[in-house]
Amino acid sequence: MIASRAAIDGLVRGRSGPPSVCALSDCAECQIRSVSICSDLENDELSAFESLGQCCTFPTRATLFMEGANADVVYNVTSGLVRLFRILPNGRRRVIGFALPGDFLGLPLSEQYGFSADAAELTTACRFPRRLFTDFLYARPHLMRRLYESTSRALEHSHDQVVLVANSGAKAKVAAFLLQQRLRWARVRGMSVTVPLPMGRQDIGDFLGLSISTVSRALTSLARESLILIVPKGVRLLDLPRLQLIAED
Amino acid sequence: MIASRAAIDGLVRGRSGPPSVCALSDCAECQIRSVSICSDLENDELSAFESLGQCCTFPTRATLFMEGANADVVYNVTSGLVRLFRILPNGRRRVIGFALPGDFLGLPLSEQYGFSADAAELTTACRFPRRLFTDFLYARPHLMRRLYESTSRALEHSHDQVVLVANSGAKAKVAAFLLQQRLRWARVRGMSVTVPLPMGRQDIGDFLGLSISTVSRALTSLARESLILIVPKGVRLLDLPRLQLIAED
DNA sequence: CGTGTTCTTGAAGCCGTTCAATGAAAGTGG
DNA sequence: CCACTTTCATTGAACGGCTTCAAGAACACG
Repeated sequence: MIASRAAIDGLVRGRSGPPSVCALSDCAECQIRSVSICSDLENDELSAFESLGQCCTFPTRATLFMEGANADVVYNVTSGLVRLFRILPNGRRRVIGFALPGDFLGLPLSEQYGFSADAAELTTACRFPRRLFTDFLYARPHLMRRLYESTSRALEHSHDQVVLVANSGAKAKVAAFLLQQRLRWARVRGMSVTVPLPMGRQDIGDFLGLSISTVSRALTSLARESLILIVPKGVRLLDLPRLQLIAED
Repeated sequence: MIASRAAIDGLVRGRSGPPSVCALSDCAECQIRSVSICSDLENDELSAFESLGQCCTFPTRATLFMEGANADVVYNVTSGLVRLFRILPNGRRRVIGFALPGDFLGLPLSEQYGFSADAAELTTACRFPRRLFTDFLYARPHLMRRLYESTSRALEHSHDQVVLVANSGAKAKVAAFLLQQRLRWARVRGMSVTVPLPMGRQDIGDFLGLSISTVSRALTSLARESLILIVPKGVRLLDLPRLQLIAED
């Protein structure tokens, strides 16, 4: 089975768009990035690339790969949500990030995965043997450069995450998280004030370095001030400017 | 004026070493990395590279570049310590990382610097016009790959930083910081239990997301338990295993 | 409809911050 | 070289925010 049409559509997203669109398509936290790289692909290259992939579906809580395991496949998420996390020596879990449809997963060249990944809900992804994938890239300098630029941008976003998580209050963290999610989902479902939150509160807490109760309290607090409206599996952002202010505090 | 001998020595560090040594030479936090890339350079390439550089010295608190400014030069730190930071909308300062001798600075391809950099003490660095530098790299696929791998590794380290800063206690953060600094300085001054801390307490606090007083308290607490010994401009690590345990908590 | 899971909300306690004062060290000018 | 100034580090006490523990409410699933 080769890569689904959906996967390929995801890959070539931005092909006709300006570079700035490609920049937006990088994942905020990790080695995840939608490979806008593919916008540089020639048609014959694209079909060669296409033939490398294979589709998979993962039910909720199914693991895509485990931290420390041999990194022999990379994934392109096509639907659902993937949770990226590490288990600390003290047993706690830290969520590194979330992979949305269009995001790439497992690119790092290290031979082992640096974190674990599992499905937060029913998820489909396109799987590539890592070896073939990286060889394909390394053989094409223009793609290498794109990959480097993409990684570099992911690194900048990781800095943002450090800044956010380090020393701001719970409300600021949650507000920033919501605004961040809004931008990320915009690429998938278009820009909207309704932000999907398929992950649980615990996941958000582990991502922001907050306890589940603090996340819940921050959300209800924002809701009480009519800045957001909590809906099933998501929130509606009612006052973006004020949310931005709170997030920057 | 061309690149000093010291700068070139810094660049070729690891040339004779195994790949694992190169891996160690990546900066933990940022787009900083000692360009172990150069170990792949042929001699003629190396001299061509050498001629691109120019030496500079910066007194304490002198700024190398400001966040948002046009990123038209990259630096290779040859001595001293460079502080990398961002000023948040609320006026606070967040230290993104520290650049040690051998670290590279400003590689990102974005046209503007993503953070500011200034000298934490008397610092010398080797300056390259960014355009020439990146063109030089982009023209050499094997260097591109090294650069990508290096950036990818920096990203993983950034994840570590997120994990550290997010939800561990003050003592754990400080202990982890000390152990981290020890490894980084090992490349410069050799492995030792005496760790230089040329930066101020405030810098450490802004880096770890702690107040200056908490940093001070954590250090004195560790000292009281005979895990470290505080010396001028540094600490001596007396009990590495137990420090490791504390850092992991 | 019942059971298990997730989310919310409350109260107590802890840890880090803030504010403030003291002490130490480094830089400056006579 | 010393006295003065300035900066930095340490320490104390009070406050506040987040966590923990725990119970109840909402929700999803069979």
